[in-house]
Amino acid sequence: MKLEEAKLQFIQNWGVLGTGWGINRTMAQIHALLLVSQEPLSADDIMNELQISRGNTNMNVRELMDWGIVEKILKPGERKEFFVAEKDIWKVAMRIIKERKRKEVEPIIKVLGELKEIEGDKSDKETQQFIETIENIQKFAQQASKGVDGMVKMDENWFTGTILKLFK
Amino acid sequence: MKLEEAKLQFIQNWGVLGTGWGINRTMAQIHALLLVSQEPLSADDIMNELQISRGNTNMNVRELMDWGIVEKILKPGERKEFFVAEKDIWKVAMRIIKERKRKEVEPIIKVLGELKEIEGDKSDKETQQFIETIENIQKFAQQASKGVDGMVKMDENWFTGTILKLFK
DNA sequence: CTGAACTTTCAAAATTTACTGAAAATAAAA
DNA sequence: TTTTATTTTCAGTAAATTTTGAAAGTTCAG
Repeated sequence: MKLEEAKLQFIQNWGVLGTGWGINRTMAQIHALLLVSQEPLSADDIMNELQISRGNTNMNVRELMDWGIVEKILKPGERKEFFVAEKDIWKVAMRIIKERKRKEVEPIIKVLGELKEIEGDKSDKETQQFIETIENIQKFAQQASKGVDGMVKMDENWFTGTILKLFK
Repeated sequence: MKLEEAKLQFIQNWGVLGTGWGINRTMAQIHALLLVSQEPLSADDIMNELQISRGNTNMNVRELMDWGIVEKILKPGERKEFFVAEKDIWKVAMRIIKERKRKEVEPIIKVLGELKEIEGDKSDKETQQFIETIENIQKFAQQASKGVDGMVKMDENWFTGTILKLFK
C-alpha cells in the first residue's frame, strides 16, 4: 500500500466509524483528511480530495470548528482560508466527549428530573416503580457525567501544569 | 403530568438520545417502553403502544436481544412471546459499551495496524508523519479499549462476587 | 395430517437526512 | 466606487435509512 492509498483508506474508515456514532460521514471524512494532512488545506483542496460540493464542504468544516477540533488559518497575502485539525488525539477526544455531554447527556438528565415530578398517587405501585426506574437512570447519567468532568479536568490540569503545582 | 404521559415523554426522549448515537429511533423507543413496563410485553402490545408495524417491531426487538439488553419470555400456556428489558441500567450500559467496542472500536484498531504497514520510503518525512499520526490514534484507541475492559471486568466481578474473594 | 396462531422476511414505499449548485453576501483589491 | 475573489446560504434534489404489510415460514393443538 502506498501513502496516498493509505490516506484514502483512513478517510473511508474514519467516515464509517463516525456514521456509527451519529456523526455525518462527510464531516468525519473531512476531519480525517485534515488529520493526515501536514499542510493546512483550503476549501478547494477538500472539495477536490473528497469530491464533494463547496456547500457541503463549507457546512461540515464549520461544524468541525464548532466542535473545536478544526481551526481556520489565514495565510498572509492569501485571500483564501485554510483549515487544520487538532492533531493531539487525546485533546480531540476530550473535546468531543465534553461537547456530547453538554448537548446530549445534560438535557436528558434535566428531562429525567422533570419526569420524576409526576403528579398523582405516589403510593401507587406503578407510579413508584416508574419513578424508581427514572431515578436510577438519572443517577447513572449524573455519575457518568461527573466521571467525564473528572477526566476533562485532569486533562486540562495536565496541559496547564496545575497538577505540578500540587507538588510545590 | 400523569403517569402515562410521563412514560410517553420518556420514550420520546430516549428515542432522540438514541438517534444522536447512531441507534435507530424505534429500537431505542421499544427499549424505553420495555424499561418502564412492569409486565412483559408482547409484539402486539409494542405495536399498539408505539403505533408501528409488526415487521418493524420484530426486527428491532430482535436487535435489542442481540445486544443482550432485552430477553424473550415464554409464559406457560401462552402461544405468544413476551419481552422484558434488563432493568439494571449499569448492566445495560456495560453491555452496550462492550458490544460497541467489539463491533466498532476493535475493527478500527485492526485497520490502523494495517495502515502502519505502508510500503515505501520510511525515511520520507510525509510517510513518517502519517505513520506517527496513525500510531497515536491507535495507541489512544487501545488505551480506551483497555479502560473499557477494566470497567466491564470490575462490573462482572462485582456481580459474580469475585471481588469479595479477594478479601478472604 | 390440517388449520389456527403467531413470527419472520423482504421488496416496495415512505421518511429522513445529506448534498448540490447557483444566487446572495462579504470582503479585499483596483 | 467598481471589480474580483471568496465564502455562505438554502431551495431543490439525491441518497440513505427506516418502515410497512403481505406472503412465506414456523409451531403446535386437535
